[in-house]
Amino acid sequence: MTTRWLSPEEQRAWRAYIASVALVEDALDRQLQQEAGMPHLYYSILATLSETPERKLRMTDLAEELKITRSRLTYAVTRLEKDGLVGREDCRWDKRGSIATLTEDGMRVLERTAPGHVETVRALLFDRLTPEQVGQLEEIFTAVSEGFQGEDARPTAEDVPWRRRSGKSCS
Amino acid sequence: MTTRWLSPEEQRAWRAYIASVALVEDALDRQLQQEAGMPHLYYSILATLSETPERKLRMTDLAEELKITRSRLTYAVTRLEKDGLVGREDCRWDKRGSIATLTEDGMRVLERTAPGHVETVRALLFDRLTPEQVGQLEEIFTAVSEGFQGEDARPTAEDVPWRRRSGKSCS
DNA sequence: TAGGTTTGTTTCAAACTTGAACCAAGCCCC
DNA sequence: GGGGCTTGGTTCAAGTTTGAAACAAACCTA
Repeated sequence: MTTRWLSPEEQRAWRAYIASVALVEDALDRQLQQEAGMPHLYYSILATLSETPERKLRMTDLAEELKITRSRLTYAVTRLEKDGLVGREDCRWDKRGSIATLTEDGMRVLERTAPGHVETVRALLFDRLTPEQVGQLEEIFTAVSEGFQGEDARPTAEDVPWRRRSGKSCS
Repeated sequence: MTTRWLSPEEQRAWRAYIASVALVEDALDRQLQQEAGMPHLYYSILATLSETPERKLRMTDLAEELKITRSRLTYAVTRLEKDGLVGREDCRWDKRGSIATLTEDGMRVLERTAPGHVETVRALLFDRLTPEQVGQLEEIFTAVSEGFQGEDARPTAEDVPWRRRSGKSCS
């Protein structure tokens, strides 16, 4: 089939998107590196753990939630563990499993740096959009994310809150 | 001042955005790694050069266009040079300058892989959006990019097409 | 229940990115 | 016309990411 090139409008949208993503991620990384001594992804790991009832999540679930590879997560958690911000527990029910937990120190770092982070997100993104655009943003990227179902994501939510994927739980 | 936390809607938008960006970039990187043997950024370097009348651009301008650091670009161009896809020329007017040029081989790789790339971009993004949403996407990220003016971007377009920043040209 | 497959996680080497430092080369101005 | 500042680019070390391979435990199934 002959290529369906992007229309001029699509091209403009694509370019604006690509440029913005780069700029926003860089700004976010720099801000968090400054304030929290870690890049955005690492902060997100802490944040994700903190939102869980017990502040723990299995590696695979955490990786899936953050849309990153397990190997990338392993590396990141190892670093955060060295910094004392997260810990690892063995999963009692599935001896293969490893559970990342947010430590008290990790929680403190998060609480200390969250306001600055949110402020940055606002400055970079939300402050520049109208309320309608915020809604549009949500719809657009919800649609985009949904395009990936099956490759990842799976059903979700399970009996044990920090264990969201397959039917089994642990710890 | 007390932190302006994100509203539930803003949070949903932010999360959907973050997740989508990760998924889209990963998919794009994988696709291009497969078809072109290089990650998305490297492909973008070739693409950007190809859109220039003479298929050459000064390093700084290229970096600015792509919103990346000069050092990152230096590394990338060095790799692409090894692969024979881009070359470096000295700038005759400003002896400090270095000009990246797209080679014939580079152009061929681009032409061969562009259709697959565009198809992927469609599959990941545009095929999932309504025409109105494409327009919204453009407006949203144009607004976001504009938030960075002054930190980068500068005036643009100059007398010599592949030299877009300061008043001088070369080669 | 042994053997084979799948799943959860880590490991390893190679590739890439970051930021600070460095080296020229242009510029400015007294 | 010789400092001193700025700009264009590269280099270097440290940190991060990638993808494939390695392992181990769990899960079939004959």
